[in-house]
Amino acid sequence: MRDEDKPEIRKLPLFRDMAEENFETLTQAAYAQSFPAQLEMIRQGEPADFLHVVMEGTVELFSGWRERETTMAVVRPVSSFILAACIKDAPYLMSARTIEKCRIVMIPAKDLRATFRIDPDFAMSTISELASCYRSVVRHAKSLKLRTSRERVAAYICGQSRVACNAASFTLPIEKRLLASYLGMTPENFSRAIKSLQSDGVATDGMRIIITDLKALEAVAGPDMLIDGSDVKAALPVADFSDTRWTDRQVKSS
Amino acid sequence: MRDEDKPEIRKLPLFRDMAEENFETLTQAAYAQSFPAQLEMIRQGEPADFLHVVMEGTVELFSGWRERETTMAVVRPVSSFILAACIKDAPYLMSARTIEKCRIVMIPAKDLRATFRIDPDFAMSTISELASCYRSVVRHAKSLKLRTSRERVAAYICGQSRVACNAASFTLPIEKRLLASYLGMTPENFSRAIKSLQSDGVATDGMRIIITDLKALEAVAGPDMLIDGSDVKAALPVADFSDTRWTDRQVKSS
DNA sequence: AGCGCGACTTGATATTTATCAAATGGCCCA
DNA sequence: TGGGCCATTTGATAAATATCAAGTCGCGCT
Repeated sequence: MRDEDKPEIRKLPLFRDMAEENFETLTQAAYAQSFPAQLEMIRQGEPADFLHVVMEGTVELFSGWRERETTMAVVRPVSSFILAACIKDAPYLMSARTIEKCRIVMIPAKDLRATFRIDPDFAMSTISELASCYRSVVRHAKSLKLRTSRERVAAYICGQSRVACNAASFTLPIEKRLLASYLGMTPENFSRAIKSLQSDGVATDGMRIIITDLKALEAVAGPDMLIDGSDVKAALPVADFSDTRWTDRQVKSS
Repeated sequence: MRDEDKPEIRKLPLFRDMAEENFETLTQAAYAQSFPAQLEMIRQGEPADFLHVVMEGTVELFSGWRERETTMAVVRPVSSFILAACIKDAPYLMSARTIEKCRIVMIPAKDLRATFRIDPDFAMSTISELASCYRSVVRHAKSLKLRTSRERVAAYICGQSRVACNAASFTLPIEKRLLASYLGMTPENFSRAIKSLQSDGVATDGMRIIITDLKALEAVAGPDMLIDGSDVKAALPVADFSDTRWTDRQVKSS
């Protein structure tokens, strides 16, 4: 792996606090690899051999069953993925494919497991990371079970706006079909859902979303810290910072 | 807390490997409490002060949004719950209520966090536990997104049968309305789903489920280790062991 | 610049799921 | 033992969502 990768990885919450010596050992064992777009680099069911870290590009985590498929998360630099499978030394529950050309650093799961046995600070970081991941999936499940697809779309737009410093307008960070799949609906249904939100303060221009009436949108979305909040890191990439922003916006937790 | 509680808690994977001294300290700080049925003992959004351990009775973890509510898990003795919130020192994402009279041991989150800082073995157990919890929720989300409600019911029945040593018949461990909610559907829909499975090898008698044609049922359920499998512990209680069992049954992983 | 692919949209329809309303039935308790 | 409560079932209907089939649009590539 490149020398300039190390400090980037070191900045991740997962690796931030560990002893320099152990970090060195881990990265010695790791190596970087480049993948073209649309390449399935991890197949669900296979043994988890490596913790992956996206340095460049975008990765989709997805799962299939029978002939169906669904997007579980989209990972952007710099983040790690499939930590839990590595820890349990168990088969991947999700597949991974590149959405665009990617550079990935791969850290052997075996070394990972050895390291948090000897480095208490790394163990602590791992605990914190896993707890965040867990809570993130719980939020996702809550959203799926408690909201209709239209409400999920509205809540997603609210959330992206909030994350982009309450921007009134932002560009979707990923293709709509991926977003639809992540939100648990078909592309057609997603398209119609957004259109139906025109009457509730959402305008669109291609990949650009413009919030024309935040109060109306929030009345549909019912933003809730216990669903839309996050512990440190999100499962989906964040919209472009941009555009207008509200200064009087209140963070409501319901 | 009672003296006889300690060895029970000690047997849990989470507490099995820690130093005796630290276990003593933790349990010193803990106390047991009895709750009547139908009592909401944890409200989502409140700060996570205690790790809970069910010693007796049954607990429902659920979440609400607006006027809707959904069952996230059902916890039976002896298991802990809401570990992640305690670790992150963050608000509970789920509420908890007793389904029947319960005895719960409550371990202060503060002591918990202090303990895995000083006990590497406990830290390791925590990592393993969290990874399992994470994967469990991922499976749940996969099931919700990839399967229809009818398929989820079929898969649940397959799973319970497998867990009960491939019993051809078993008693549902919880009320149907809870199960329906856990599986992400209404009680009416659940009732109809089961009835429609009569033509696919499932008969019922009240709370008793009888699998009359496993192959037919599996053709509907499409059991899959990456959805229906488990890492150590399940989110839902297990059916009564019982009744007939197949000896020739093959574990298929798809 | 033109072509062609694939994403996105739109419309029509089918399927799935929820809702509302009304039985049915079991079970606890007075 | 009778009554009432509540879970469950059943039926009728409505709403949500998926599917199928065209079309439109943008964008990269030659």
